Amino acid sequence: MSGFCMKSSGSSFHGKSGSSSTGTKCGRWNPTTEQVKLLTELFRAGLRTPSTDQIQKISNQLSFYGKIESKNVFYWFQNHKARERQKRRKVSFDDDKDVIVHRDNSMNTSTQSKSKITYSIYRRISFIHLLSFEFP
Amino acid sequence: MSGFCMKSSGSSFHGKSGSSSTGTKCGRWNPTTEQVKLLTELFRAGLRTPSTDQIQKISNQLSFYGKIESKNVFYWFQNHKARERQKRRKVSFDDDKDVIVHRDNSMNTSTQSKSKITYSIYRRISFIHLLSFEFP
DNA sequence: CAGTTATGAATGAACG
DNA sequence: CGTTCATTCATAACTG
Repeated sequence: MSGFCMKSSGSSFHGKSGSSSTGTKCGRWNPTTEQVKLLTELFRAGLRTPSTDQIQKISNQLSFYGKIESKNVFYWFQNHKARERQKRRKVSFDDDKDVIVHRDNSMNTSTQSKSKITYSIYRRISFIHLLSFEFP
Repeated sequence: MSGFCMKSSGSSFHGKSGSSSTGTKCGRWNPTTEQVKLLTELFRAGLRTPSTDQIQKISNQLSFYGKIESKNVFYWFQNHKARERQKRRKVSFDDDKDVIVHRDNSMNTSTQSKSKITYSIYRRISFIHLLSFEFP
């Protein structure tokens, strides 16, 4: 179906810390330990959906440890957040009581007023626009 | 013969607990290769926001290859257009590449702007109809 | 090497 | 329409 650039031959094996010295562009991004560590820290710090600017910043920082693109950061946060939620969901799968799963909306420490901001300034600032794949 | 929920290719079928096949129970629409191909052709042919009539027509055509609903077609075009734009919007966002000033003037070339609001409402109503009057 | 797991990538569905 | 959420697909990495 999706015909990407298949990994034709055996590329660099578990080269964790090693940067992409070769021209191995195909295949998916494999974050290094330092990269994951930093990302996790940011996540634990409360960052869930980084803005475009933040993503670029992070990507730039992480590029020191190895090859990385902005979209990788974007996907990482997306997946991490989704996984966290998914696991939470699976936990409350045992109780057949009334599902009173109070959502843990620990998004930000700021007092994000969830009031009826009917026509406020939406956060419609373009958040993610950094997908750059190739398409058929 | 028809009415598969699985994708025609691959079918790795990961460790998905539960989700037994209850007849033709399918979580979300999974287009077949032929369906995607046809949709892509239509998109490349210039179709961007098909009308309700067109959507039903397309849906009917594609139902030959498998289970499909009108709303799927609607969503497909919405997503495809949005993601095409996402990719084009800020392509080449890598860190040390020179920042290309996005001169992607995505203004609409058509001067048919009779009333965008009215059109928007029309689209929404049409979509609701698609959800309501889905028939085999 | 084959089967399993972890996770990056993709996309259908829906929200605001 | 742009953005976000949920689910799925594909594959690197792990295990035996």
